[in-house]
Amino acid sequence: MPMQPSQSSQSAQNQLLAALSAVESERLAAHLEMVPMPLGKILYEPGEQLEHAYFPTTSIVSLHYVTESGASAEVAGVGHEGVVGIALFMGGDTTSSSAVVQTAGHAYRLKRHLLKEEFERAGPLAHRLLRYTQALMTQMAQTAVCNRHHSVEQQLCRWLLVTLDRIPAGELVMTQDLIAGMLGVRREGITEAAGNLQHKGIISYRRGHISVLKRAGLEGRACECYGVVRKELARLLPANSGIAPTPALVQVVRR
Amino acid sequence: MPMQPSQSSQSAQNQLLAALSAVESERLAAHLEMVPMPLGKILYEPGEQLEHAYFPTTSIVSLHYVTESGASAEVAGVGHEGVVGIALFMGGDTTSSSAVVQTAGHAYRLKRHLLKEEFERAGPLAHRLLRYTQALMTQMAQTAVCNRHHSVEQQLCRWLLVTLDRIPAGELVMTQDLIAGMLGVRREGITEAAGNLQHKGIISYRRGHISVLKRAGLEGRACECYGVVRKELARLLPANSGIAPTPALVQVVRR
DNA sequence: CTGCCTATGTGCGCTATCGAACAGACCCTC
DNA sequence: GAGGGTCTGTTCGATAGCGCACATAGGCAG
Repeated sequence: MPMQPSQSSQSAQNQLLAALSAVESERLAAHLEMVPMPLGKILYEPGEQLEHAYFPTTSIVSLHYVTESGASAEVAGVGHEGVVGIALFMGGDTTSSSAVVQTAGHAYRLKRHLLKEEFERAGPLAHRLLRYTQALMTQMAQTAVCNRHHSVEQQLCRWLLVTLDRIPAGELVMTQDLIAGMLGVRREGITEAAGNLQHKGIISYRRGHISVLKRAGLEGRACECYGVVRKELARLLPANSGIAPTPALVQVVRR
Repeated sequence: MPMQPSQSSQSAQNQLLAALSAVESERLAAHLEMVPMPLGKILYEPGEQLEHAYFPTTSIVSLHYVTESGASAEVAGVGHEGVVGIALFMGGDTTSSSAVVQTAGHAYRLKRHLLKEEFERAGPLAHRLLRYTQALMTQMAQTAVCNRHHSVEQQLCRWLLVTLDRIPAGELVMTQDLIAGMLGVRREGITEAAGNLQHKGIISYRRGHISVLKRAGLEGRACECYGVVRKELARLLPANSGIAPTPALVQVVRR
């Protein structure tokens, strides 16, 4: 199913694709296939050859690593601002982490050799891909710092904020257990922190559905890592290079 | 002081530069300047425009982040296997972390526009730079996981091993306080862990000098992160693509 | 040789997080 | 509308690491 750039709603767009030049769009549009991304779907596992790159629109993908002892931790997340499958153009073809759908939705996917070919043309998309990769590195670096120094509550707030930035709706479909898995902490830790936030009227939830009531409350409790990553992404990939940004995004950037 | 490729000793070489093709070497050699890298020298701070890329030979550079509250954590390290200044060719020109010399030594440095130009040629060096960048991402990802799940002792062992891999000598010039700063833990934590290792005859030290007596002992106590990062580097940048690897390196890779 | 600065060793109490176990509550399915 | 699986809330002791304070000792400068 080819992409139809002009008719897709803003919120269903991927920002890297939305900024394609006319000539790139012409080359790629017919090869971009919109696919559903069901919760929990594994896009690739460590060492496995990637067959496609995925450009999420309404879905969120978690890049994470599972230790020998079974513990896991997210090292970065990818939403409509980016792409899953950087290793394809970086030259490694695979990574030591895995990629799992964290929030169900859709994504455009592109066969690996087509992404490689496009990258080798060294056009505007290639440059955006590199800048995005740098933003992803910032995310990883900040995750490392956050894991070292910040409390579970701070990390939860940060995680909710980045997820909100990637989801149009104000409600997340997400169990505490899954969040705990992402952050690499105990489920009870999330229960406690989330209970706290709910008590203060910042969020509310029912079984697997979290609603953010006061975004500012989260921002006040999150660690600096959230802002660092967000600003770096805005600097590296200004939302206005290609299409008008979504209202939600403008709000995020200006805050 | 231009580089003199044929006369530099193997151990003083940077592996990215050592693999230059004849034509690349001809273009760059005259512009590669060997500079001393004194302990503690700051190569750049967050947001600061990088003026040079640094290719360490005998020095080690730590990429780290300092939080608002003053806590710090290393997100990755760079030795003779890599280059400091990735942001120059990724397109961001700067990063939110800083770079500090962790082990004194030397490095080749290259003006920023020369690195950019070379990268845009999309030759063999550009491809190696991208593959190295992916290895660096693996390092960051693994640091994030390590910070979340592994003990101070495991991290210390890992840190000693990666440092050894970058230093020809078996002795490190390094205080416990500095190590603590890198790992983002208390100095006392390092004192205790190091005391333990010394007690078991694995390392020994005197005021600022650490000698590794039994490398295998460290390997047994380090977490899996060490091996993951080392293997990924070996996969992405095989030591033999360009020149014969240094004897020390072969040993490291084969272990 | 002497003195001082800095690196290392050690001992607290404190807190966040872990690990395990279990009780209650939601909600989907039949 | 009843049942059962899953999600959430709560407790408990155990522990790793923190923050602070201070003692000791190595080694360089004078």
